[in-house]
Formats: sequence, structure tokens, C-alpha cells
Amino acid sequence: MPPDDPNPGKPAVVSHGPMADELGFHLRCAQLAAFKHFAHAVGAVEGITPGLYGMLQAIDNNPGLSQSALAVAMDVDRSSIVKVVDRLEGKGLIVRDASPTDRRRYRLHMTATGARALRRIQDAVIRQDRVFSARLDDTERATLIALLTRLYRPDSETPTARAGIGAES
Amino acid sequence: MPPDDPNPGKPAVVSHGPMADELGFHLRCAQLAAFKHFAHAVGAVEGITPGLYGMLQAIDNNPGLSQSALAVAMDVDRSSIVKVVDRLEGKGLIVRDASPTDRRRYRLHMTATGARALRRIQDAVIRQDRVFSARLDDTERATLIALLTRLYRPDSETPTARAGIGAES
DNA sequence: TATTGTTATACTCTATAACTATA
DNA sequence: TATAGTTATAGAGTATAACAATA
Repeated sequence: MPPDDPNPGKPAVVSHGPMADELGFHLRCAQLAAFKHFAHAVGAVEGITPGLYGMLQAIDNNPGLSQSALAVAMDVDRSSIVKVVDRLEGKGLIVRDASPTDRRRYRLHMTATGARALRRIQDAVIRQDRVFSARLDDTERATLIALLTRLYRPDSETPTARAGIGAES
Repeated sequence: MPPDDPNPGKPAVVSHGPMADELGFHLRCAQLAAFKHFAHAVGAVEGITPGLYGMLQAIDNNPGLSQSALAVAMDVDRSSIVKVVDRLEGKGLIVRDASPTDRRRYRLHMTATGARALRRIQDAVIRQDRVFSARLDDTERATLIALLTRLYRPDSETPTARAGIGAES
């Protein structure tokens, strides 16, 4: 993380020119701010990143999924998953469970410790997320989420109510 | 970049659970999608990333700024700037100009080549950005930018973009 | 003393390619 | 042949710590 603003008084120098009208620019700025807020409010306490948190949620909500499926879900290559799973397993949060039907495959599951940790982390994340978006009222926040969703999920059917669905195994 | 969706027909497996209500999650997804779109539409042609593009814009819009000022603007450490400036200078896009008043300092400037390249890249970026946000009409797009800006710039006085105003300058 | 640019080093994230053991 | 997991390797990107030159 870069140091806190070293010169709060001085002119902020930078004009952004035409980027002020580019959605991608604002998206990047907002995401960077969100990441930092997460790191400060959750990561510093729980030693976790948004990416790792997302993986835990994916495993928790889709128990037994394979590493390849997790890779697809996280939108990264299979090979990139290995070390992450190693780490989560090393922390005792998840386990690789050999599939009885396909001996090439592992089924990923939360451990009891992992499930407990995730609930704790999740509470922190949700609180942090509310603080981060405190400048928006509930309507604005919902609007923002809806607009963002349409950007990255063109087939989006207004997804708010998806929470709570298990892994439909 | 990960490979294209390997199983278009099969169920997408993953339920996101409580993350569906976390703004940070949607922010991350949207930003990732924007980054990929940029890489595909601009990066593949111009060999540039959103970060490098942002640096070029910062230098172009604030000619003569120091590397430290650029680091503050990009919100990274001074030391992280060095190699990037090396690369941009190596490509002939910018120059390190020794400051006559402070011999520790370089003033960063675009070269003629760099200025030309930036204009070309900028056109591509703006076009790409419009394609990426094509699912939103002008009002929605402006609303989205306004909401995002309020997230990362708490002092923001609702910049240009207001509901109903297109992106015209 | 503080600042500017720099180097050395390390860590994270991610990709590609090749390997293995299965299927 | 194709798939699941793995390893080796490489390249961004970024941080910290220390250093020289300069202020």
C-alpha cells in the first residue's frame, strides 16, 4: 500500500483530462479505493484479500466444487488456483476431498474452522462495505449495483435475490 | 487472460451467496470486465494497459511534473514509478527533462511521437469505453460515473455528469 | 534533516507450457 | 483424445529499505 497522502495542503497537481469522461477510469478509481478500504478494515485484521474472500465464498456456497470449476468461477487459469488452494488448505480453512467417482478430481470443502472464519470475515466485510458506501443512500447504492451488474453480466436478470441459494449439487 | 468459456452449455456452477449484496464485489467484477475489454480492444493493438494509459494522460495533462508527483497522482510508491518511466521513455513516448531549478528532479514531458501516440490511443480508448458501456444509455452512464465518483472522491461536488446530461463536453 | 530519484529485493497475482494420472 | 491437477517458469505490478545527490 502506498503511504498516506504526504501533502494534504498542496495542490493535488493532477488533471485527468479526457479520462474524466471515461467510465473505465472511474471504475478503476472506485475499485482501487474499495480494495484499500477492504485491506484496511478487513485484510489488516483477518489477513485476507478480496480475492481470497471471494474464493472462500465460492467454496462455501458451492461445496464440493472442483478446482477447475473454481478457476472458471474466479475467471483465472486452473494453474493459478493451485497455490491459492494450497494456502487456504494450509491455513486449515478448506480441504481437498478426493472425488470417489473421478480419481483425477478433488472436491473442495470448508472445514469447521473455515466455516467459522468465513462467517466472522463475512460480517466484517459486510460492515466494511456499508462504511465504504456510506456516502450513498440505499436507493443510490442499489442503483449503482444494478448498473454495475449490467456492465459485466449482460444477461443479468437483476440478481439481488440470489443470496442464500446453495450449491444445487 | 484466461481462456474463453470452456463450457457454454453447462450450468455456471457458482452461486455468490452474500456477495451479491456487497458493492465491492460488483465493483471488482465490473472493473475486471472493463480491464479485459480494454486489453482486448486497445491493449492488443497498442500494447498498453489502463495503468500506462493513465500515466501518459497524467504527463500529457500536467507537463513537467516530477516522478514523485506522478507517483502521488498514480497512488503508488516513488520507487514503483522508475521502471514504468523507463519503459515509456524507452518507447520514445516521454522524456526525462532535467529541472534547471532543482537538480534532484526530472520534469516529465511527452515527445512528439508520444503526443501523437496518445491521441491515437485516446481515440481507441474512448471508442472502447463506449462499446463497453453500450448497455447503458447516456443518462444511466452519467449516473454511474457520478455515483462512482462519490465513492472514491468524498469531496466530489457531483462533477459534470448529472442525470439527463449526456457525455458531451 | 528532508526530498528526489534510484537500486536491490521480495511478494502477489497471473499466464503459458509441459507433465502425470486418469477418463 | 480430452480433462484435472500439478509444476516450472516468466512477467507485470507493487512494496520496503537503503543509498547518493541535492535541497
